[in-house]
Amino acid sequence: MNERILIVEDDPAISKLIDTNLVLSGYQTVCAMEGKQAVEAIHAQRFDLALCDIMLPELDGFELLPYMKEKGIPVIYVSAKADVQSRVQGLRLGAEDYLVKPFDILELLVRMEKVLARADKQPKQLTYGDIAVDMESRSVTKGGETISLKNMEYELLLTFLRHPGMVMTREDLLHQVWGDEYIGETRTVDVHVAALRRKLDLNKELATVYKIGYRLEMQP
Amino acid sequence: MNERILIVEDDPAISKLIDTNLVLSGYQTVCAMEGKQAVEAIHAQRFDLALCDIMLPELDGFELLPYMKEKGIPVIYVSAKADVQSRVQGLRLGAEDYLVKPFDILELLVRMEKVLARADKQPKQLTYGDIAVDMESRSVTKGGETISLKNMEYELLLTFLRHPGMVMTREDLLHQVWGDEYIGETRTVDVHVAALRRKLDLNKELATVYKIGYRLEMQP
DNA sequence: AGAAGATTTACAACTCGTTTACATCCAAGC
DNA sequence: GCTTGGATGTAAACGAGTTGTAAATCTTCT
Repeated sequence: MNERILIVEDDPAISKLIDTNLVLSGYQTVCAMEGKQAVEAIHAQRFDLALCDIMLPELDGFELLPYMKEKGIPVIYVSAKADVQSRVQGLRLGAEDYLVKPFDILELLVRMEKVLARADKQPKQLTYGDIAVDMESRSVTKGGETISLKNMEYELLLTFLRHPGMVMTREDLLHQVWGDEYIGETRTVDVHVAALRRKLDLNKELATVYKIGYRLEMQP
Repeated sequence: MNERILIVEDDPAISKLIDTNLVLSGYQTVCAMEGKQAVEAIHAQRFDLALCDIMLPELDGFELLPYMKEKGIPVIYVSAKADVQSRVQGLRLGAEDYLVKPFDILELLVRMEKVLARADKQPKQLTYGDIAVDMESRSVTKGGETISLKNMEYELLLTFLRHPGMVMTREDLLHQVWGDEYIGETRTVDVHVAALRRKLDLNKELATVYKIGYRLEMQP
């Protein structure tokens, strides 16, 4: 939901036009005026799709494609270059689609939807240092190694990961992980925290807050 | 791989033009002059891709799409209807691409290549270790030996194979294999899982996820 | 009706969350 | 600094609930 789109376009009028329409359609957008700026942007932030003009100052649209591929960002070219050669070249290089200006904004939106739907197979992941949690496969890895977590341990880890740097009381954790109506010893939490520390080597990061509860430190 | 292309086009001149060029490019082609003929063709033979005109006598191009979907054949529309509404409708309905006549044959070929490359990622031959499932013949082999699976076992295996590494709850499996409206014991799943493990020797790979369901481990 | 397949049942075997018990640690007061 | 009482760490036991599996029962097809 709320996909992030990078718009690479040197004509301010067109850039603005696309930007406005995408924002209206519920996308998050970032605009780059030229190639170098686009490369910086994709290194700083995550994007789900890039709309690229071909003719840009400095780095042109075709030269930009390898950077996008490296980051796994699908590209749709939006260009005034209507000649077949450019279109064929763009698609051959690995662009997902190629629209010719002037294009209709509705068609752009539909083609974007299709590309995003295809790319959407990427799994939802949470990470903390060298620990990665894949919520689809419900698996946890540390430094590449799969770590087998029991149900409660997994849920507890997820809760900490969702609130890094925040102190969680035992009651907080019981409510979040076990459900609001759970009645039982708060010491149960301790046992599972211990298991997480042991299995994921989080003795420092998963800190005890004396008399209060636990906190997963913000990663450095 | 000599892909089979269905050309649905009522103008003989255009049909011939596309046909000639595709044959020159090494594709196998079949031409249909109108919708009904196309439906007959896809029931009689396998196709990897269909190129469809929109305006056809009797069954039009849009009406044709559901039949194609049923058979899993990707569609590229090739039409004189240049209006945005048609293009958006075609893509929304599920066409893979939409080209406007007059189009360049080279661009058509490139866009076909891309669609075929994408379609090729969902192969009709699934494998897992030394287990191979041929979906055409509905047969399963392990280390070359044919294994006889009952219907439910086969469907269940397919579901696991399509989502390797992902935890499938009993409810997920019931919905995917038995259909959304099925009502019955979730323990039924267990029995069929047991059969798969026994017949295909998947005791380790087809893992129980306690309290959740089952997961076919990613192969290393 | 018979056969094959699918589902349910029944119970044994097992798993994992909780509790317990005790060791260790911490912070405040002397 | 030392003491002390409560807080936390952790291994082990327990048992409710989950899963494996064979056998019984129900369905479907011929």
